[in-house]
Amino acid sequence: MSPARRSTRDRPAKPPLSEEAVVDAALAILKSEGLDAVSMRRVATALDTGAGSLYVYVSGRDGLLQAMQDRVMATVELDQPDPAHWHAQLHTLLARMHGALVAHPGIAATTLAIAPRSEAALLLQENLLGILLAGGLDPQRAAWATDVFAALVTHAAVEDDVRRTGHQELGAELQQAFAGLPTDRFPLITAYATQLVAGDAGQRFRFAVDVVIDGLLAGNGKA
Amino acid sequence: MSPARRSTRDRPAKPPLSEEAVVDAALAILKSEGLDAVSMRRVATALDTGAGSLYVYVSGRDGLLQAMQDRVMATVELDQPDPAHWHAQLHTLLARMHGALVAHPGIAATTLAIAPRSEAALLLQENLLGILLAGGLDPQRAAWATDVFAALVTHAAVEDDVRRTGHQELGAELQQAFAGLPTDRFPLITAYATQLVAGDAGQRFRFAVDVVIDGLLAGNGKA
DNA sequence: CATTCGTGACAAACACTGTTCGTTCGCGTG
DNA sequence: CACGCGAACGAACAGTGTTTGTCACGAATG
Repeated sequence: MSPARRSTRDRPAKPPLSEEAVVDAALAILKSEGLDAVSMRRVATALDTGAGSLYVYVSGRDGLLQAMQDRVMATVELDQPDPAHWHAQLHTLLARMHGALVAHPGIAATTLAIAPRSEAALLLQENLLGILLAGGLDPQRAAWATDVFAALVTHAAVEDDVRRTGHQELGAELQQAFAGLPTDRFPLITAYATQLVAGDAGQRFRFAVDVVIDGLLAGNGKA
Repeated sequence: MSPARRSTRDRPAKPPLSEEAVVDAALAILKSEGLDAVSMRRVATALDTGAGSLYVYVSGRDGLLQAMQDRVMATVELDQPDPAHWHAQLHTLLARMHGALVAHPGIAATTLAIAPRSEAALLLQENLLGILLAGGLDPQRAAWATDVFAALVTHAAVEDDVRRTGHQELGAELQQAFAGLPTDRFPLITAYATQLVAGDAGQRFRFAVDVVIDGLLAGNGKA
């Protein structure tokens, strides 16, 4: 017997591996150490096992990331679409999606690289489509609009991540950078530096959503 | 003298390294082999040198990607904002940005991970802001709108990449996937599968841009 | 109770990755 | 002609994802 080998009988009854346990461990590492720290070996170490063992429950790193993304999406609560409150419901749903992504920094970045065709993502799209149709939108426009909203949510979440884990440029420094540019080549950016960095993430996200809603309503019935 | 060592005098007058040469080689590899193939060693091999030599001209892989992104952004032509044609100018500029990104598959994915604070990106934002202001938009709304448009362009380009390098699901297969879902849990997605996958990348992108423009105009003067 | 069996964990190995750094060598300068 | 400076090199380090042969354990069998 190898000296370092521990018999299973010696171990304190380690719970068996499972996809759920792997994803849980990966999400814990993601939250505490960031996306780059989520490596097969790192997750395996957290589970007190070897990297190779994970491949039984997860098809490689991409599969793990997709499973994590799926898990996060599944936490978003859904409401039955109601034509009387579709406007508020839309804002609520998008805010929940946005919140779920920023609650797990780093996941948003993977949402783009991997086409979200998971169960949970589809349920989200179903609900989103239902709310838009409840709002009286033309089906074709509603269908395309789901993609636009997905883009806004993802983009906002990624920007949030960058701004938090990045250089801690909490607006003030960024405004300095904008205002400090050469005035002759960047007259507008320097002039409107205040407006460019105005608002927190929530305000900017709500603005984007409102603009798209207004645009959908304004153009309804058009081409 | 080591047997494998070739004197510089023997070599066919290799042109000296430079940031431009490094970025050129990296872009060539990106176009022919994809983003994952753009590694320091791979780029160095293309330049017939060692990976370490690149660090004189580029600050690591992230710096290289940023330089590549900058180079691509710099290819976008800019027009002097004209209030009489701001609508067309906006479409043209965004289409050019979109085109530049899809012309270099993989670059779009990095645009999100790295905050585009490069010279070329700022000039683009300056021009975009100018066109929006020429359209008579409120400065605060115009400033925030630049971010929304950036999100749309990036998202559309990424989706383009995924759809091309992905599973070659050219709409028909994707529609099959949508329509084949359980009708009881996905009544809307199955019912509107046609609308969800309708249109090519260009049509969908133009729809998104039009919606945002309509929304900006509809809401101008509001909060 | 003894033995076999198969499942699933394990660790090592492979082929990579980004990055650092000591050494060396060619070329322009004095 | 000799020098030195800066750029290029290649080895080394610490990682990465993934595959695979081996082996110990628990349960089922005789």
